Amino acid sequence: MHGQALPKSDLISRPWEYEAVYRRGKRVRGNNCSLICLPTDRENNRLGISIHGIKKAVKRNRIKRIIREFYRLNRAALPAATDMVFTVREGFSPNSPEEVKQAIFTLLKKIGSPSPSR
RNA sequence: AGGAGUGGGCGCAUGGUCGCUGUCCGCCUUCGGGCGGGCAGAGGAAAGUCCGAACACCGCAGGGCAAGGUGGUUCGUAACACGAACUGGGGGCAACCCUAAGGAAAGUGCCACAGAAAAUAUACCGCCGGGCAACCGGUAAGGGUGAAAAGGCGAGGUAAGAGCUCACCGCCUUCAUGGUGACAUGGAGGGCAUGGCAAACCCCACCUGGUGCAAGACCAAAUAGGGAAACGUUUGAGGGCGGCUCGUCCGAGGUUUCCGGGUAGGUUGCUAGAGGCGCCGGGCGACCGGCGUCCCAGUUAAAUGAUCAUGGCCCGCUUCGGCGGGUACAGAAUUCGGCUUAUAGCCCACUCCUUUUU
RNA sequence: GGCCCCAUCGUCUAGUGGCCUAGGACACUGGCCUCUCACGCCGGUAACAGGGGUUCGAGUCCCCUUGGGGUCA
Repeated sequence: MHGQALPKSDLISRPWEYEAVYRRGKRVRGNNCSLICLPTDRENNRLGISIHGIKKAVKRNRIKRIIREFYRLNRAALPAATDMVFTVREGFSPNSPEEVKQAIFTLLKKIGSPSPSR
């Protein structure tokens, strides 16, 4: 264990789980992307990615992989015990995990202190 | 040297660190899985879904109709709308390229405007003959219209003209030869009859049952409902008619157990195949046969990634030490055979044209 | 992933291969009317998704591409 592994069980993969996050989560909007967080009972945090409006499969997969890579490297810095869904719209095209890191950290500043308000 | 044509091929490489998916081996296990190691992990188009098949389920005695598709010939192929070779037509100086290319004397329909007339024919300006003229007769050479005008061109002929006659070309009929065939070549005859459009209806020949891996098969929560049995119930729960009592009709809820269908979810179908590579043989070729050898993704809110270094290739700057930038199109989803479309930068082979030199 | 459908002015739509230089309504805009606005009247701008082919001639027929939309759990 190196603390940087990302197995598939830590990804949100069921439609109703996405529905729950969309319905009851807290949403922060950014430039062509937004972050929705929902506190849960489990110990670690989980990630979901939703991409809309990007038609070429190569670009879509690349955005997904870069976001996942960012999440793998910076997981400890993110609030624990939450399901977070990263939503991407047309026009958002990062080239490296650093850009995603900046974008997400500005969103987290918008949320404020990672308050575990239930 | 420059320009052009055809066919084929490549489409970044290597290593370190951190990750993802599958599989094999070993160990641990609370039997859910976890850890360590080995191996494998996007394409020439994976794309568009335009055709053809395999496979699966449903339907089906046989035949016909309808609907749709294909359309030179002969081969190739599991099959095709694909490919090869050849034929006809068109384009190009040429290499070579393009070609839905059967039938218009089976029928129906359309051919705007213009024009006399758009297909049974007919005669506007004309030409010629007759006639004082009105007009009558003969013509279709010429003009004009149009995308297209009833063979073309030349000569003879004539009142003027006309396949009326003749030569050449085209067309039709027929014969011979060559070819598996499309067709080609040649001879004889006819004397012009047969305008175009079938990616208009149609006729002819051939082909096609429908749905598609979200096909189909198996396991199977929760909730609702179905069936069966037992207990319970005729001392009648509940409901309908009726304003209500009475009445009358329908009638077994309820509890327990079992069964079958089946949703979420899971497993399977799921990758060894009309397979790749090499050699030999057959064929002009597409392709086929034989032998040897190899195992080469299998995901499911979607794995194949991030970063660092070194080196290729291209472009720009250069103080010739280097520096900076770029490295296309694009991501498997049941599997194959084609077609079409996108594609930076290259490589190889053959061929043609122009110019120069020998 | 499979299977289908559609595309005409800014918007909603007509349009038997030739009367199409593509019609109508709303919108926009110029003028008239009015003290001004509205209404009304007279005009104007503005479109066949792109590329090939068939045809004398294509918005219409055929093929390819592009962009939308539907459906199957």
